[in-house]
Amino acid sequence: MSFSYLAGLTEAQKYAVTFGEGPLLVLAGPGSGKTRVITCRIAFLLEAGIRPDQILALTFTNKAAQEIVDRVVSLTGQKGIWIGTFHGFCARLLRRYARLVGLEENFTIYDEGDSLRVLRRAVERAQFPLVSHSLSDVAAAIHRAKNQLQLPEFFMPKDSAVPLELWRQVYAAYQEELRRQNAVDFDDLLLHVARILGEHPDIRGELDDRFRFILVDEYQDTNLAQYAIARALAIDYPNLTVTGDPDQSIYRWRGATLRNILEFEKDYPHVTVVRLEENYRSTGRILRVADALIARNRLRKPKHLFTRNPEGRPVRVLIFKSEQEEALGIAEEISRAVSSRQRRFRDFAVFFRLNVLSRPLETAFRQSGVPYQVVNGTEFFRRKEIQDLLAYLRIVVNPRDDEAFARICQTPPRTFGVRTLDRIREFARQRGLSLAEAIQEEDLFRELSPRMRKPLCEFAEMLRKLMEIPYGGAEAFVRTILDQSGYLQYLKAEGTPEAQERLANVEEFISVTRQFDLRHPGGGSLEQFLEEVALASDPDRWDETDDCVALMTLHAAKGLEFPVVYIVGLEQGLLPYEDSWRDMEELEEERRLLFVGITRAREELTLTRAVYREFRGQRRLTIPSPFLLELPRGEVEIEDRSEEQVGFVLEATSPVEERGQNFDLARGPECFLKQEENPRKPEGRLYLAKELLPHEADKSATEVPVTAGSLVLHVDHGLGRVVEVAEDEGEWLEVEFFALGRHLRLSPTDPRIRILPRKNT
DNA sequence: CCGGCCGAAATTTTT
DNA sequence: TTTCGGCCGG
Ligand SMILES: Nc1ncnc2c1ncn2[C@@H]1O[C@H](COP(=O)(O)OP(=O)(O)OP(=O)(O)O)[C@@H](O)[C@H]1O
Repeated sequence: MSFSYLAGLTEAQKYAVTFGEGPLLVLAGPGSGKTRVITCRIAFLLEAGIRPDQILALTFTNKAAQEIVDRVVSLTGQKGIWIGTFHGFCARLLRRYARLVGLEENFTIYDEGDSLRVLRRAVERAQFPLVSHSLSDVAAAIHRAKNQLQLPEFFMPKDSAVPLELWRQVYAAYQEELRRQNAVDFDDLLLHVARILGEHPDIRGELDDRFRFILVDEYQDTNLAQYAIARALAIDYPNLTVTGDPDQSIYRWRGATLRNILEFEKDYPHVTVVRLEENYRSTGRILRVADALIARNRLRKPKHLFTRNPEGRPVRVLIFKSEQEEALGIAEEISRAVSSRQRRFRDFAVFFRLNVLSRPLETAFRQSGVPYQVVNGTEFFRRKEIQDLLAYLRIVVNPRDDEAFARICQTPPRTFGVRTLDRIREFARQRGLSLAEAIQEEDLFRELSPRMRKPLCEFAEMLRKLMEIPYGGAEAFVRTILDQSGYLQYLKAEGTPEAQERLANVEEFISVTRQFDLRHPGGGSLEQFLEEVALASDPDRWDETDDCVALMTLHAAKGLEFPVVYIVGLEQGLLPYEDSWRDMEELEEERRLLFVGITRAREELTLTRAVYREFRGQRRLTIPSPFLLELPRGEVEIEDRSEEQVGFVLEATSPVEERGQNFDLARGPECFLKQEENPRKPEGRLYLAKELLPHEADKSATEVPVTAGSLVLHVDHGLGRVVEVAEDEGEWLEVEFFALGRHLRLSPTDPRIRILPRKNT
């Protein structure tokens, strides 16, 4: 009982940490200590006498949750708070209240693959035509609906050639199929819980009473369903603390909405808003680069952020010839820094927009003897052999899991295949049975060719045996399964190099089960194991105490920090991704993504790009990311290591400069985009969130007038300048593309171009 | 009714 | 360059 950690906090942080009862909104920039506030606040509440099980903390990844727990334990010695991701928390609740939504406690959590297979059958059954919409369109529509808490009856997909009634039928059929299989998809975890809380006031009241203090980190990336859940639990005891940074919202595509911040203020009119303005993480230079970049976003309110950290070294932009050289260049720098004992491997992180970009890095790191970890915990579990293995476990826990049944039927290969499986499905559907039940039925064999009888009976027998395996820890169980199912034998018999790799993965899977057993000394159930696997987040399996370089996507980097950061692939089409720049909101999310990456760096930051990059086996010339042009020239050091005379080199010695006319060379890239005057907010600590968020009106202020001299960015040809505009302004533009060396006549509404705002307009 | 071969497409980020 | 789906021979 010391409260000693309070001494290490700023006044603003201390205010938030020691805030008593009532709603609290902490809106602050990167590295300002939001997570620290959450952690210390939990410790504070515990020391103030709140029981651990009355505290609920919701984080973005399991890893983040674990870190907070460890820290809280080291500060207070107390355990037993409720902490996890929204999905994890909801799964836990749903186990308890499963019956209320037609499920049983042992329900399975389906991943996207399983969900899509279920949906495919729902689409067939509802006779939904997959003409104007693909299966994944339907999946996306349902996903959106669920995140908006829309049930099938209220499903309102945006206008489509398909009648509304049909949409509702597919959605309903999909839900019915999931329920039949005693399964949920990811979104159902939230939807079902939100529904239970909404429809059962007694349960809501009981849980509200139970969770006296609720804290949500990374609040800017919550969706409507998540907010509804947090809100429902904080009505009688409105002690809800949320922390977030609108500039770090990078999951809009998954339903996250900043509206939640505004809703929060509406639902809790007496909310206290705390701003943290001091960054403790990055050097002055890194922070200024980050700030200049994010200032380009229009749908944003400016935020004041300063640091007392040293200026540090300049941010670098490195240009390489190819992705191989990019990767090797980074590997060499890391090697050098480590061998000269300036750094350790674990001081470094490399971020990329797309997972595939890790490939060349991995190759180069292996070649250079640089140890690394790819931080993608979920990918491992998506491998076929792992999914197969998991299917064996799943069917034992939930025999109604038809997706697992279907997988098991197919690997190892048995003497019956998909066709027979379809027949069994049909039979099962007619009688309302699960597949596992169906193959026990004598009647089934009358509908199948007699040849199928023997293999099916053998299969049924194997299943029965699996079900009877006594459970004594996950590892022992999986070993038995591997043996009895014949899976291990099947892989060994293959003998191909791929099979070897699969065997290695199976080995690794066993070690995952071993770690699970160790983590749960009392004996974690199989159900629990499957849930952990299903809800794993990418950084979970990353061990930061291991001395190696961390490789991860920009998304996975959220919330982390490293002394030295590299961000690769700053190219049009990668970052910003594809055609996201056509839509301002999407482009701004891409910019925020880069902003998140930049602000992970404590001391050194390097952005890189390659002049050529291999794409689908083709070597292609790349276009630099327009974001590079948005970095303040005075703060960055550009170094061209490509030795290439071709390509779009907008930095340093560019064809743009040679042609000069319209460019203000002194101001460098600054002249490309208009710098918005960001009015500073009056000093003080307490603000309304409204002031920190964009006004609706800002969104319409995006029309850019086009005249001769306007700059145009083309998706294929890069930068150009308008030389002539049609009499009737809407008709055409004559654009001179610098890298192309000639004029093109384009429509001003051509989706491939974007008109850049001019200076002083 | 099954597995293998060949041609065309490749649409991110993740709980 | 890889992966998936469709078609055909056993
Ligand atoms: N008052 C403080 N004194 C010293 N260091 C601090 C203080 N507050 C925060 N820090 C340090 O600053 C870094 C960033 O803190 P934290 O991760 O909590 O910030 P954050 O606002 O959650 O960041 P982000 O939003 O970028 O993820 C951490 O290394 C933390 O230890």
